Amino acid sequence: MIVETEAYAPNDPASHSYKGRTLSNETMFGPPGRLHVYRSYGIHWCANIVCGDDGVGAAVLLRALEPTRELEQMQARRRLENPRLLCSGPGRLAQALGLTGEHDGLRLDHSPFELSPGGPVDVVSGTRVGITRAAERQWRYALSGSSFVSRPRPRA
DNA sequence: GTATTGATCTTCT
DNA sequence: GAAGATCAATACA
Repeated sequence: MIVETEAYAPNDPASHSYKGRTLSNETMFGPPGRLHVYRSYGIHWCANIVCGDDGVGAAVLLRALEPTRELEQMQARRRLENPRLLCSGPGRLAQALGLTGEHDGLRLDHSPFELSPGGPVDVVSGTRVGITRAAERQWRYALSGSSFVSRPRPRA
């Protein structure tokens, strides 16, 4: 279950799409409904859902999941015992799901992916994490009270 | 509890 | 040559 995301828009200095298309952010420019995976700090993979139309360059970064099934698979991939840490962060999440650059550009409405709507939830917004530009935009969204978000209690 | 640091790749200056 | 949408172990208070 997705418990935390961040928005990245076109004309957003913090977005990878801000300074034009490159080889690795190409899929951010659409079409929407696909997965964008990029390498972070040389050693991690981070997963986005592309949500802008063709040529726009907008996406939602998946920051944290609450693992509800396949726990053993995730642990096997991550070699980490604490289930709290399994998916609480973009790099962890991608590793737990086995996402790599190979999955960049794949459609989320086709196997092996499956997205389902959840019930109504309480969402709080806060400042985005780990960026230096446009950091004041409150574009981070998390489930209120969830203990699986990557940082405790985003400021509402 | 907060602070520091190594791992290591792509793009930008 | 440096910074970046990071993680986790280690060091210190």
